[in-house]
Amino acid sequence: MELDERKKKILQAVIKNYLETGEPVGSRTISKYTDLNLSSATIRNEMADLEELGYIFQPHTSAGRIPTDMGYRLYVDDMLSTREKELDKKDRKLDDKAESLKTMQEIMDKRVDRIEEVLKDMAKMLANNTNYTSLVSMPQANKNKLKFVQLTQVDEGKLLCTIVLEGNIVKNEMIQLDRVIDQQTLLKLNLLFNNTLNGLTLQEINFDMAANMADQSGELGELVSEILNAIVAAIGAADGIEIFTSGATNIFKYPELSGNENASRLISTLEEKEMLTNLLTDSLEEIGDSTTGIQIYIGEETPVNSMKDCSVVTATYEFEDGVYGKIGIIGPKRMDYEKVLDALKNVTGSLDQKFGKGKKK
Amino acid sequence: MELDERKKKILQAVIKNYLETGEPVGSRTISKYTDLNLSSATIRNEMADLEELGYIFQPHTSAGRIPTDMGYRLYVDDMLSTREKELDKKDRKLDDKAESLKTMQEIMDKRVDRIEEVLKDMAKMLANNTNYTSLVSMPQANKNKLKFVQLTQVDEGKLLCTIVLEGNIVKNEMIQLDRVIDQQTLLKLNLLFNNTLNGLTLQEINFDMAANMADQSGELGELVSEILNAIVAAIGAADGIEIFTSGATNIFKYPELSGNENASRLISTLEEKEMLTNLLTDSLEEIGDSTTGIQIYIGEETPVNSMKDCSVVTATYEFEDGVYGKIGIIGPKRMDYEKVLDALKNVTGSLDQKFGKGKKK
DNA sequence: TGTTAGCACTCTATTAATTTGAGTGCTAAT
DNA sequence: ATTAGCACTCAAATTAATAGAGTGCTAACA
Repeated sequence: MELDERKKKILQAVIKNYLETGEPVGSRTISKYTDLNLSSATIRNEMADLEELGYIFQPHTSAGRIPTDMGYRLYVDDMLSTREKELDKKDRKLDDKAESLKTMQEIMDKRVDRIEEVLKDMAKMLANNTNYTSLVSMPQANKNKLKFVQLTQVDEGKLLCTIVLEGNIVKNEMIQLDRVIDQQTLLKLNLLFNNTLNGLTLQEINFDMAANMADQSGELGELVSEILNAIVAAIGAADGIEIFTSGATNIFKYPELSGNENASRLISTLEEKEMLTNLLTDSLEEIGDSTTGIQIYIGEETPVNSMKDCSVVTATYEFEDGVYGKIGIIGPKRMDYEKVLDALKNVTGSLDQKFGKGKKK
Repeated sequence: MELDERKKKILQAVIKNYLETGEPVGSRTISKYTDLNLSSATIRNEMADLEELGYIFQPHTSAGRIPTDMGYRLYVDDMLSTREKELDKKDRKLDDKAESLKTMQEIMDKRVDRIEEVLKDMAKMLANNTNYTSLVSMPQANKNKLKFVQLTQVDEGKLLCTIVLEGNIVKNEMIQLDRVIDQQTLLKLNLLFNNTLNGLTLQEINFDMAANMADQSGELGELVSEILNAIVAAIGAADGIEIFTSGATNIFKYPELSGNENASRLISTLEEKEMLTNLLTDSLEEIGDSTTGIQIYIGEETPVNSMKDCSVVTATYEFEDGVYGKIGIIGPKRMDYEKVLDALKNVTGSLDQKFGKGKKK
């Protein structure tokens, strides 16, 4: 704790330097690098203190110092708070963002309705701009209200069920029946489902409702519950795990990640998107920076094992009222946090503006 | 050419041994390994010949021999032809396949309608079973007949267009209009599109038709052509590039691939699925083993640059009459071709049986 | 004439020994 | 409290030494 101003400054200098070079930084470097005008010997003493306090460490005797997770944490928190101040003071100047914003806008305009495509492109762009790995989750649809259901018979005994959710997310599910439905019944079913389910979320379509509906529809009871199951499956099923990643191979650019066989484990994780769900849903619950929805995990803090050597920054975007998605960056612990934060704010900003809250302004 | 029996046997032995060990194989090894009862010295002479002929080479003087692409080619072709004979002689014994077939069947049964899921799981299973990288392409839908179109108004001015193709492939496209459509018109449009387009393939829905339809529908002309565009977009657009990969990180298991920075390039390629299209569509045209649709690319033979150090084996599966998809394996040149061929035949067999030609038997 | 034993030679891989240099910790002087 | 100075440490790079696998060639052999 009680870090005096000078120690803070030195720590800051060590970290900044390490972010840039990726090499352990020594006392002489700091002595020149800062405006403190202290000799390397003094810096050495201070660094010894900082090490004892747990903010930095040396990979081996007679090497420079490297920040610990704790050190990074201090640095990042500090950065976040000063950034906030700056933001209060004045709307951030847009000059430096202009270019990437433009690309983003283009991506958005090109294909308005295909959210999936937009998000994929988004991930790609993020990865390219930052040189880290990016990941984006589809907006969680299960908190989304059902807007419209349509049953159509496409083959004998094959029912196509098309579902539209608030936010115009479309789902399809094919239902195999053991009998043919006549037009009359189909019409009735369509009416029934639309009337009953309209405006409900997945959670609200629960077992009680299934029982209820089945009862009310007499002889069709069984059929109704079968279809209801299909609807629930379609909305819920694969949806939670829809995650796109991009730039996985960027990790090869950072020796501390690509060296050991962790690299392979990391990429495996990215392939097995299931693991990533933790990352993105867990953090939905946690508070983080509540105003921006930004979460930073440093090293051991991440819930995913194969990323213990990385830092992960996630942000929330609002797709439609109450429907959130997550977007994140994975990189080495010595990532350029400033840049990453900017990039993420940019993207979420644009997404919000295109789909979510921004529209209403 | 003119490889006498003995040379052939030696070459075979060299390759087999190399496939197993991954190490250059020397004359002494062969002398013991084979039943030729020749001294290492004799083998050496023969190997010198084989090297001159271009079938093997040594990475450096005083190392054993390694097969060249040409060597592999001979080996593989030979294998293919003898396999075929065996197959003619007797239906292959199923004992050794039993287990993997079961898993596959389970995958299939679990989710019959979600082709996408099935294929993804398939790719995953293939990668796990072989320890190589697998890739699967969605069946090409653009040769597929249109079965059913449905237009629905979900918001003011927002039209949801649901399309069902032969084989029950479902597509959705959202159309943004600058005016509201009344029920009457919608009904008319639905009728019109279904009547006109039913049974046509993407190719057949061409410009002429667009003009025709627009003309015939008078004041609705503009609207009709707009919708038609959406339909074409929905069927054609992203569809050609739908490719799933799995087990990308398996390449780290093979030093000859993971060593250099080619590994990273390879994984990049897998990420950028566009490149893969070449691999899978090109080979649709080529003949390959015409009976099984199996294609083997060895090293330099592959059309994808980042795979020049690999071998790629692709197979065709029939999804529905005339609708094909591709499935492939990427591994080191010294992959276990036997195993890979078996695995692929298994999978395509199952797919055919579930969806395609097998059903009719 | 084809095969083989034997030997000199080549080249990689491994291990050991040496050198270099960055950086520290500590002490004594300012 | 700060600093100059010096001895010490350790990783990384360089060089040297050694071992071993495998070849090519020659001369002998059946």
